[in-house]
Amino acid sequence: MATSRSDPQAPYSPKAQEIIARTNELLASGGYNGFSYADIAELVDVRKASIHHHFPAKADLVKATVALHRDATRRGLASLDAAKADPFERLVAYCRYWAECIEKSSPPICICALLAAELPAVPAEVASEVRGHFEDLHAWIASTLEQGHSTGSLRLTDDASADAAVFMASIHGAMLSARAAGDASLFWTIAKLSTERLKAA
Amino acid sequence: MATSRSDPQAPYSPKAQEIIARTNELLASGGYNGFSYADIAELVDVRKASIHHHFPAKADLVKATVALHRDATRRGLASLDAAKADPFERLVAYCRYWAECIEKSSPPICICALLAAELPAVPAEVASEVRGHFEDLHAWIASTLEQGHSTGSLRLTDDASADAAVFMASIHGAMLSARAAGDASLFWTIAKLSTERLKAA
DNA sequence: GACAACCTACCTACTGGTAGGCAGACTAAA
DNA sequence: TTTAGTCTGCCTACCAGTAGGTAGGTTGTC
Repeated sequence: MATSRSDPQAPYSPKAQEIIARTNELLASGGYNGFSYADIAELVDVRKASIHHHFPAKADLVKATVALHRDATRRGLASLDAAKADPFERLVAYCRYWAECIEKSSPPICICALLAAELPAVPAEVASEVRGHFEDLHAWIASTLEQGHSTGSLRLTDDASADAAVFMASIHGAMLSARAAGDASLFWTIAKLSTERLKAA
Repeated sequence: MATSRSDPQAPYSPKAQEIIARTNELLASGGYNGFSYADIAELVDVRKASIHHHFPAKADLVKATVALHRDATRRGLASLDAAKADPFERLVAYCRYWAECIEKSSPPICICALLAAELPAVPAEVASEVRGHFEDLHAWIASTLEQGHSTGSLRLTDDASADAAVFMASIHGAMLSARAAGDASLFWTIAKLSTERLKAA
């Protein structure tokens, strides 16, 4: 069994998955309007019309790509919850995961952060998926902070929701700074410090 | 004298300034590839070719727009330094300035934050201007933190540079979160908390 | 023979950009 | 004071290329 029943990639054929993988890369590079079907066609070595066969419209393709990214994130966070007992360590692991991604440039930035920046120019169906990712992530961080607060490993400055919003903003901003500086290590510098501030004194 | 000698907008004719103003709006909405000369032409009520008369290529126009934004920021920060003696108050004023901008949607986001997100897809001349803005801002925040630290109004967790990077990331991330949530007040929630954390205990 | 995957060929609309011209304001020389 | 030259701002008309998307046909596999 190559793909489990709960695998969200299951409904996609191998070629469709390849298309989505490339879309992820192109999306991370220049956002929604930064690539075309022709670009993808060249990368996956089929004609433009074949991309349309898998994903009728660009909005469909990007929505699917973002939805998969969102799902992967949810699953990743869940498995992180299962793997680490300490909420503080979960946050560190989350940051470390992104630090490695950025270091390897795969992906060099969260596509949802990028799409959030250009949200008014993005099709509604994509935008709602992006908003969903932000809500998912905020909810996870807030719940992690609450758990850490109750077990004593994390401290809260304000309520968990506000502290979670600050932490999430630091992470997304760190991605922008790292990209602007052309220095992947800057992400970790910022993320590490942001996380340490949440550690109980 | 309508424009002073040091006014960076001086070299631009009224129409060119109008074009830049509209470019700012369009840029803030959807990034570099989110608008066209035709869009601007309609907004400023001239033909496309006339935009090319003022700014031969799109990269020229966007570079000029970002350079002006960068200059305005530098001047704004300098006048803020002059107006407020307390470094902590300077940071608060900076956040409040952006909170008001976002609340009024003018601009709803820092165009440099947006362009940083899609940096690989942006022409080199624009990218270097964006990088410059990040450097300017980081330098100002770091210097403000240092001053606040020496006068005792601000505390440092790490060195001023790292703390400045965290603060800057929070601000940029807050812009993304506010846009994603469609809630301008979220920016202030995050920015306020980020600033308070820097206050000396 | 149904269906998925892919193709060629094509479409319309729009992209950034150019060529060349024209009206009006400014300047300089006759 | 006329007049020629020049500059700015804007125009129409056009270009090649690309955008997203469609119609209809071929191939290969269950």
